[in-house]
Amino acid sequence: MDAILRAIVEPRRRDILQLVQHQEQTSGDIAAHFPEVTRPAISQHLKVLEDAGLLAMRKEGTKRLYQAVPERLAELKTYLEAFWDDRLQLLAREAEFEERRSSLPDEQRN
Amino acid sequence: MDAILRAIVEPRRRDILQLVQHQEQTSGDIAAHFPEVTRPAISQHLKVLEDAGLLAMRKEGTKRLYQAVPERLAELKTYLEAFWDDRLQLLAREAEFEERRSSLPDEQRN
DNA sequence: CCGTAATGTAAGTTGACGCTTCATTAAGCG
DNA sequence: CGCTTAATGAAGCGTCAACTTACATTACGG
Repeated sequence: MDAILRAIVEPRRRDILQLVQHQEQTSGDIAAHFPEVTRPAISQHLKVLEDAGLLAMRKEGTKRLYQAVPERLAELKTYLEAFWDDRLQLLAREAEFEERRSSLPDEQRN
Repeated sequence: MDAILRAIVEPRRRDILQLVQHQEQTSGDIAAHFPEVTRPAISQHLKVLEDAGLLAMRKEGTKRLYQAVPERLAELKTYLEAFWDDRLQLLAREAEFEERRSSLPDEQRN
């Protein structure tokens, strides 16, 4: 889980993930979208993403095609929701309380 | 947004966030939960979290009380959902593709 | 085979950051 | 005041990770 979080924190890697969301792309295609860094840099990012399970790779001749693995993102989503759920529920409940409080003739607490 | 992501990637800061989710706590109380590091270290984490808007602070005498700001987490949640939404939808669609693909007579390559 | 195209790996540099120790601010209290 | 308690600020250290350049690997095509 920590691997996923660390992977997506790097902005460049989020960009890469976006790129291969809808279609697989070769390493070179991906690198072409980032002229500000060299190809090895992209290669290293791809490795991090693949190790985190966020990217799947398949070879085709000398090319390597990458594509996102949505199941892994779903995992992250589940984790994060567990993380903030009770706090956000509290936020929603407070609004309710506020409402109920003003309409109730009596209020009980605890 | 980047500030939020960077803030929650550090495990210690996630722990701190959990601690002050349901009740505000003093800097000292928080630090007491992490005997493996010194108080200044916790202080620095608190600053990062506060700068990211994830923590609210109020002074009471010489004490400083921190508490989580759920609205900020909600923001992160929204961002991440936009990030993976279409990809997760694709996940559902892929099942369809898989089906259709296996019934295709041929595949073309280059 | 040999060359070339596509990509990954290795080694080294640099900047960011989490941590520590030491110093400083700020509030309460005798 | 001057002491104590609560906490941050500042300087310095070690490690990690993103990047670069240079080299290695792999597969195709004449």
